[in-house]
Amino acid sequence: MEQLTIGKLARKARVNVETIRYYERRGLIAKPERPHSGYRQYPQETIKRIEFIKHAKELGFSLREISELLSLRLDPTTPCSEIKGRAEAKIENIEEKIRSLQNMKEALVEVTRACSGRGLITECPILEALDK
Amino acid sequence: MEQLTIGKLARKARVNVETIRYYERRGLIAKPERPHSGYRQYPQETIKRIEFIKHAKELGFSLREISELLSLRLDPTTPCSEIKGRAEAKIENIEEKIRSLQNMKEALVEVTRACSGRGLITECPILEALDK
DNA sequence: CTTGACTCCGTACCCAGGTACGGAACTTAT
DNA sequence: ATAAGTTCCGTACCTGGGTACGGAGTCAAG
Repeated sequence: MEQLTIGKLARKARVNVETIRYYERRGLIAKPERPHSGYRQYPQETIKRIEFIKHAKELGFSLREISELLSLRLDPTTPCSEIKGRAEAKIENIEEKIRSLQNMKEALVEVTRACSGRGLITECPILEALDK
Repeated sequence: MEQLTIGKLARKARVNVETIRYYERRGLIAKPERPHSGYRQYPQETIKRIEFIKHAKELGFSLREISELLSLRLDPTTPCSEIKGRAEAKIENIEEKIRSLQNMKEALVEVTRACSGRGLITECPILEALDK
């Protein structure tokens, strides 16, 4: 049980087979060996690679950013600060999104507070707020 | 200056001409009159309609949801509580997104704190965290 | 040795919310 | 009257992250 076919890899890494092929096209996963049959043969490490990608996605990195992280990791002269910088930029980025959502929420709360929930829409303060 | 061509409407409402045609296809804007030439002739109110859509978008409503709001507004028997419910559901929805982003951020902060920023990537704690 | 499961590939499709193209018809200004 | 500017329409394209399809080849079990 040294090498994995794409289906086994997919089950072990809990992703779709098509997703693996997609990641290969995007350059996130190295092209594996293909003996006689043409079937992809993956080493066990590929499971880790896919998990790396999944973890990074959970932290908010896009596939483009993840492939950059992977390239940086490949280059032994990359200083650790480079990675740290990316992570910090992503934190800023997430904070910005949070602020934006909080503004949305504030505005919605504001507008909702004005509405008793009784009465007809002809004088609904929410719709009126959207109109002006 | 009673009626507006699509271009004038676009300038007044600060959207793209194509966007207006798109909104018409999506049913967000009524199909306007088209005298002889076939050119769309919009009443002034359409500016307000587009602004309604823009405001609702700013509050996080999707175009689908906005068209629902517009339909509800059209029906005089719609109780105001229906609109209020939508707004409250959207607030919940936004709160959920915020929580998810906050979790991401926490995890990133955690992982970043472990990294001094000095040293080479071969032992970068951030990359190691993504690996495990 | 046959049957079923797996894999191959390219391409198309999905979501949202638009944007762009291109040739023809029309309007407006000079 | 002619040039420049608008508008028409259908369709294709874009971003991001995949998912689905379908016919053909391959592999494993009984």
